[in-house]
Amino acid sequence: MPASTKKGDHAPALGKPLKRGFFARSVHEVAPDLIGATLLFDGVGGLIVEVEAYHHTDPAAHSYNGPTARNRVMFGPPGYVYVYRSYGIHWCVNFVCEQEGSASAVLIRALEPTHGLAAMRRRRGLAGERALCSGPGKLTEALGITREHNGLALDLPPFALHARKTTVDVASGVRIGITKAADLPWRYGLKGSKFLSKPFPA
DNA sequence: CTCTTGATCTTCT
DNA sequence: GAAGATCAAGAGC
Repeated sequence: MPASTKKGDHAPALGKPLKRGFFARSVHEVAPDLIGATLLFDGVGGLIVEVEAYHHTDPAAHSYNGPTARNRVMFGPPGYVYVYRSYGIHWCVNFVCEQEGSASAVLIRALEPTHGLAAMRRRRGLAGERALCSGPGKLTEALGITREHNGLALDLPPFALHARKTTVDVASGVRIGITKAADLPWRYGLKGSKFLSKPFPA
């Protein structure tokens, strides 16, 4: 650590970069493995603390009824970003998994902010950090991710992913905000984190 | 604390 | 024309 490190400049050291190949396996393996990894966009981001898995055989997935203009990135190769508009207001970001044609992806639902807190607060208009990234629409606003970034690679700028450096305790439960296949336990999160969009039931 | 509601717009039927 | 992988604010307790 340089002696010149300023107060407030306490972002944790990053693990090794994750390449696109990380995503070339079952979405149900990738999703829990992403918990504790660090997502950065233009250097702003944090620890992934909550995700959900979606697969084309899952009625809740956008890809369930086949390719469309909106979901075409999901049908492409793994390691790319699928961004969609939610409720006409928010953006939500997904990481494509498995292989071309699988149309599976992990929805990123919450981050623990670690990098670029000032930029996040500015974009979100908030002082506290608890609510900066504790939901899929909140974190895209905090990081500045929009439709323009649909289809970009996850291991090339402005995106960067870094492996977790410690083991983590992963909780799972039913997914949030869906009406189809609402009983499937494909939501994963960092157990006990205060940055979740919603706690996992005990 | 929980519950309800409005905002706002793209996508697909 | 309806539904939707959400959020924030307001009412009520």
